[in-house]
Amino acid sequence: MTDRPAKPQGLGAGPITSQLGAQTPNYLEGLNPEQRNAIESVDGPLLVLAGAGTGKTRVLTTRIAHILATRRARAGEILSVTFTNKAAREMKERIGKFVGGAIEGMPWLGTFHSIGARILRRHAELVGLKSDFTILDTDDQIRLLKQLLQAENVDEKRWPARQLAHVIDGWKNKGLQPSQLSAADAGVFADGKAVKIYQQYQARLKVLNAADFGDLLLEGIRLFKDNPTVLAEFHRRFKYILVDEYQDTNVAQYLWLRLLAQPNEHRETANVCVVGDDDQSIYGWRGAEVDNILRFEKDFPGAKVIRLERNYRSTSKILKAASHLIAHNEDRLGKTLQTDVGEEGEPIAVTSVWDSEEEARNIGEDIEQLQRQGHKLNSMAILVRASFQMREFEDRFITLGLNYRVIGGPRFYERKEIRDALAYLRIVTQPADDLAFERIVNVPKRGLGNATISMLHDAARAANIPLVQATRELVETDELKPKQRSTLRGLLSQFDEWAMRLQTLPHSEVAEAILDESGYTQMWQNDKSADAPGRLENLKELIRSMEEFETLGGFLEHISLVMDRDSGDADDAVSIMTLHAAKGLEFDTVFLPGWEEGLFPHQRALDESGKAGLEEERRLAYVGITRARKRAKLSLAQNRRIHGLWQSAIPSRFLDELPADVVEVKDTGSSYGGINYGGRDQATKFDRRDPFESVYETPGWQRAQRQHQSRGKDRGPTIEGELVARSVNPASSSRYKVGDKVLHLKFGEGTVAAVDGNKLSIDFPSVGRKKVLESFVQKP
DNA sequence: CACGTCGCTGTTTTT
DNA sequence: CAGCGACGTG
Repeated sequence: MTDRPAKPQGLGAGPITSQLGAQTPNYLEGLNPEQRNAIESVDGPLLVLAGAGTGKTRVLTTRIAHILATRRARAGEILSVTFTNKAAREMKERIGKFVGGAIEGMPWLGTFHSIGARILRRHAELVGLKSDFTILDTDDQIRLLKQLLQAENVDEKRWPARQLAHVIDGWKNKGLQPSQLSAADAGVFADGKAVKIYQQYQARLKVLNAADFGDLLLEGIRLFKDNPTVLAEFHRRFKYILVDEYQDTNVAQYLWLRLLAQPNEHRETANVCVVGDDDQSIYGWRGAEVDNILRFEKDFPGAKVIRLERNYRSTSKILKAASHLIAHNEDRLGKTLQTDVGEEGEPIAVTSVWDSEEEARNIGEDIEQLQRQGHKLNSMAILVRASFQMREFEDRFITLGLNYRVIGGPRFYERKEIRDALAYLRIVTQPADDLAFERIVNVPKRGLGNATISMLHDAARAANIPLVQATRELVETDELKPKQRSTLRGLLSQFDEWAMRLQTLPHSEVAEAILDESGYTQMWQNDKSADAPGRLENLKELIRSMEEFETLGGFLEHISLVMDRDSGDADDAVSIMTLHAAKGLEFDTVFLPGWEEGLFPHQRALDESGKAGLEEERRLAYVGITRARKRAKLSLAQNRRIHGLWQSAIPSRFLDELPADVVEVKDTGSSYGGINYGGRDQATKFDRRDPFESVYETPGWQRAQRQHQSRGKDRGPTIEGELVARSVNPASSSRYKVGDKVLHLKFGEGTVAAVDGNKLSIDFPSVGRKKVLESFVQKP
């Protein structure tokens, strides 16, 4: 976020070329020796272990500036990957300051996914896609899987599509194609059909000319492996590679990176610099492997390791609390952060309140008091474990009239009306996008119900062609009822009409026309519910934001990959966000509510990942505390409403793990027995009870048990072989010829009168001559 | 075919 | 307390 108050940057804004003299260029001034070392060690593999607040981003950006200033490479020859769009944006901004915006930015600075997509688009045909492929989001992904599960007759109650999506994501995160999965990997889901469906899913994506998030990397890996010349092209291009937040990379990202970074004909050593902090690895649930960072020196022989341990952010009390807490983790490289702030600061406040409502009230009061003392709302943040906690704060702040900003909350592009509108745009630009078609074919209502849609589906599946194409064929026949047939025909001609206009007219204008002419706008105008006006407003906003993009494709790419909106940071407002979203940010005052067992550490993390899960939760806590420059205020509610009913909670074990001498306990009076901060003999306290004793009753455990039991039972066949787009059958000869007797489900028995590709004209005794699709008849 | 109602279930974190 | 799917009615 851009609301971080300016850090002392000490970076001259002057042109870099003028700094190329004999002395130290001034962008290197004010750096400590380790930082400087990290920046100037340009050649060969380098691992920078950067603790919280040690100037990691500064090192990365200065390093890039240094490479540019010394003319080792041009902007387009540096590959620089980050984990989030936020981080990418910030780096771009900061580099812009060095070079004064003289160059047109860094074309290869971005998230793994956006760069992955970029590479893939250049060579899409080599992995069975077209360069304008659609990027599917989770929602599309689940809908597609749902269809495949239905086709396989899998009980959806027992094996929900979202769970399968999770399993497949897991495979993709590990860099595994369906063909690489062995029998042992398969047995878990749906009696062993998971791998088979994964395989079908991939094939289906190719037909739809679509890729999901995982594919952006996975298909990239395949591309590089199967096409050495393509890989060589990128070897030639990328002279330097930098990776931010290396501790968060998963196996697929690691493989992708290693292919690009490996020594090659242009380079004897890998010029790769990775920056990370094992204590801030918080994406294990998404497949991140801390191992990647621990293993770096083995992967890249001769790697240099530099540790940044001087913290420029927090007071010594905050740092002490955080360090003490994280020391309870066993699996870590271990670092000793030293404060450079030179200020003891305020103690960590821990407040126990009666319920979450009181918690919101309290924090609201604290904020108002700080505000009265002259602190900016921009300098404060509330960091929650789970997003449902946000609502209570929002409610409270609305009644108080306190300005707030939710970061990463319910996202603009995930709203129904926005997704519908996007589906219209997708189907016009990309006719193979079945998911978009399904989404809008009967929105607004056009009288196309289940019966019609499933007929379209049947035809599409039988011929293995996209829905729109199947529809085109079907409307030429008599399969459909006249009303539906003419509706569909009208819709198709609208698609064509819109596509035509896109050739010549500005896309935002066409988009507006599409929404009007499809009746979509009208639909919401007729809607009398309270949120309809808001939705119309959002649609306008969507059209407005399109104007910033040169092409519709560019716009669609932006929204599928950069799902965050730039929240207006102009106003002074308190930020509310999850702990995950807070990584990389810093604030003077940080409120950390909800430190209760079950919520933080989250029960599910414990259930599903045991000790590793607990340690990851602890790292989250560490991330949370280290966001604070001056004040960290933790709180816990003794009662919290979890889906409707009140439950009493016990204080988080993490509170016990804070050092007593920097903690100040405040109790609002309604405590039951208080919290015990020993802070001494941590080892015994930590081991005093088995943290997982209750594990056997939890749903997560039981689920795991079930999965174990089903493992190894009968599994579906594993289909080997690579996925290739099946060519869309061009004029394949019919199985029928004139004079054949056939059976049609609706019209009964008849005689083939004419054959036209896969369309048949058939004489039925009952209804006369009808045109039907071949896939709708069978031999009697 | 559209719409309403009922009952069930599942609830973390995100590119 | 959601949000979704299943079901029955206009």
